[in-house]
Amino acid sequence: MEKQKYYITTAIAYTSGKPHIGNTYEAVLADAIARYKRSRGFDVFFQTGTDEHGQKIELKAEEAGVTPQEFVDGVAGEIQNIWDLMNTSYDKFIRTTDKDHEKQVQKIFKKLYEQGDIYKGSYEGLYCTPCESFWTESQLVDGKCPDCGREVKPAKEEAYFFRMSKYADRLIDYINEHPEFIQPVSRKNEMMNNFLLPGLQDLCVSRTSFTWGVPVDFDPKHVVYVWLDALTNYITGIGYDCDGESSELFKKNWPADLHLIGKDIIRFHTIYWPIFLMALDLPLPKQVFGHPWLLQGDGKMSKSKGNVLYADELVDFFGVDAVRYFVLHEMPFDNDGVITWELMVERMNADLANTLGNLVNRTISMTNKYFGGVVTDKGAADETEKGFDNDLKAMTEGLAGKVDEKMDKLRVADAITEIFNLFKRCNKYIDETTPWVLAKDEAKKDRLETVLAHLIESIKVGAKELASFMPDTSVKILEQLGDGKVTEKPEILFARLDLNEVMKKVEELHPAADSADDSAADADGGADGAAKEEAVIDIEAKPEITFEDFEKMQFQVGEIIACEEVKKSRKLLCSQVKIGSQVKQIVSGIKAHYTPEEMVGKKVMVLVNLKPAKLAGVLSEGMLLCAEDADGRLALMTPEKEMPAGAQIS
RNA sequence: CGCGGGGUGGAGCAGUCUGGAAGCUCGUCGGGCUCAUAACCCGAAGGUCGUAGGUUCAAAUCCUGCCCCCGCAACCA
Repeated sequence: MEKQKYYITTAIAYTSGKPHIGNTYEAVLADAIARYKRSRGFDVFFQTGTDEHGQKIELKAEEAGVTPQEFVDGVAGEIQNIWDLMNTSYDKFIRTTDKDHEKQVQKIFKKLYEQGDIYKGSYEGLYCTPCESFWTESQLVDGKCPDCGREVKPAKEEAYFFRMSKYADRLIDYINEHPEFIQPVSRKNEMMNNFLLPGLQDLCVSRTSFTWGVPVDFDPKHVVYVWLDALTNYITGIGYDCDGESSELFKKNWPADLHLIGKDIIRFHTIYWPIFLMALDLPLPKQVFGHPWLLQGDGKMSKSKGNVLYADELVDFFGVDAVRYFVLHEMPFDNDGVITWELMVERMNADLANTLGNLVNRTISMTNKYFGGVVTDKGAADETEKGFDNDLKAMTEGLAGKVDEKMDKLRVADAITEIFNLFKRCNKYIDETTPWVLAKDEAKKDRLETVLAHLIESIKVGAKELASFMPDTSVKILEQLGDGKVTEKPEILFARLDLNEVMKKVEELHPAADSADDSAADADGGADGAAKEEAVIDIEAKPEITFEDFEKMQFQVGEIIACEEVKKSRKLLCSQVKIGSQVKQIVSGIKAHYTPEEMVGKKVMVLVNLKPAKLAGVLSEGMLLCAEDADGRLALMTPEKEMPAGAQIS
């Protein structure tokens, strides 16, 4: 019988920068599912890749002083390296800058245009010129721009749109008839109630405001806007051709069995993508799973705090399989998971070193010690012992079924737990059967051999199931246990780690990383008034500037004569600052650090010739200068001696 | 009233959809064992399930109000 096919994809990663551990999680998760399906006899095709177009990349490339293509080549390579490092077994790595993809996107766009699903229209709305934004009537505040409060005027911008509404009813029916389509199910109602039932807006599918994208070939000032370009990777990557010349690979694999994506883009995958497919007269994917996010532990991740976690860095510390284990096992099914160095070390020690590594090690060690590395099942057991044996046997034989049960529901973490439950049972079995006691009694030799044979057998079964999740470890264990004879000198699979040592090294790597921990530790210490050691702060160096550059900036002393909170804003205070004879309005993100009352009367350092901008709809005509420490605490810069408002600073 | 997630023993989480004796991992304490990576096995302590009401024979679970945290978004100039 021919193997059943299974086509699985991840979302394609956006090439705006190096992917952190959260992005990497998705690739590893998909890989675990792909490997599992292969182990169960499926003919799997696993596709992942990169999304490389868009304005943001255009800008990033400009900042970096390279062409967009050079920029994405670099990042895409970096992403692929990390996927490879994590041992993901993808069959295809697609890039949206691949020529065949781009060509196909153009053809699809044209086809949809010709059949009337895409039409040329325009953003018609009320335009606020300074904000460069369109608003609808209902968004306006008192008939004015909700952002800056200024006048808006009717305006138009040319764009292509996709007629979503045309297919909405068909999609609603499809979702209702296929309850398994959107996973987890809690997301289904969200999509229905928020987007489908109220009525779909037509989707803008082209842009004229930037050029780094797939040009619309019959109207080249437009480029195809993100979703029609990005989502179609799932079909172009396996050889779809909308002129009917699709590849065998496509014919075999489409529709996809599973699109694995982050929960933030469920909407695009369960509404727009199915509708695009309907328009192309293609069947819909069988399932879309919006997985939760993997979050960094202590608060917001930010580069300045140095707490952004990257896969390659984690691998340096823990090894590939430990990182795979962590992200796969620690991720709840429909809640966000957390990753920190501390948690990594804990899991590593408790599960990998203690439960698994030590089990393999002690088993091999005893087999060598008592039998020179070779044991066979002698079937020796008295009544009590049979109880232990049968218990272990039942669990061993039931493992594959249990894993199936969990994996069918995409409960990857639970599947891994099942495997480790067997390993724990093995440890218990050793205590029940006390091989070291048996070894002292020559008459119990057969029993001892039987016990070890059972152990080895059970560990092998567990190791085989582990192959989908920790492929290298699985192989290592099976090699060590050998085929008939265990290895003489077992290599330690996972060494225990000392948390303090790890944190020390992390600190060396990221000098600012631990400020939060330090303050927590200090609070413990109690001595309130004691002078704390100042944390060393190094910030990224900027390029050297000339004196002329410096002279462009005008700094003056300003006196805050009035200050109030910016309502509808969480961070902003709006101050009236007297500078010489004039008064400027300046908005600053310091609400968390100063009250409006505290602000009034302060003499502060002001950058006065900064181009005015609106923040939270309020005009700001300069910038109050602040110092910031590693914890993000702010302090206003004030003159060290009394100075009049307006005094020049140079 | 921007969108969303969350508040369950010291820590991290499951359980909430489909009410019916509060569970897992780590930590702590006590015990066992010594084959092994100070590991393994057993037991114990520790929770008004954020808060105030409501529905019910029965609420962590359903309903309502409130408090607090956290992402994202927008506005950290």
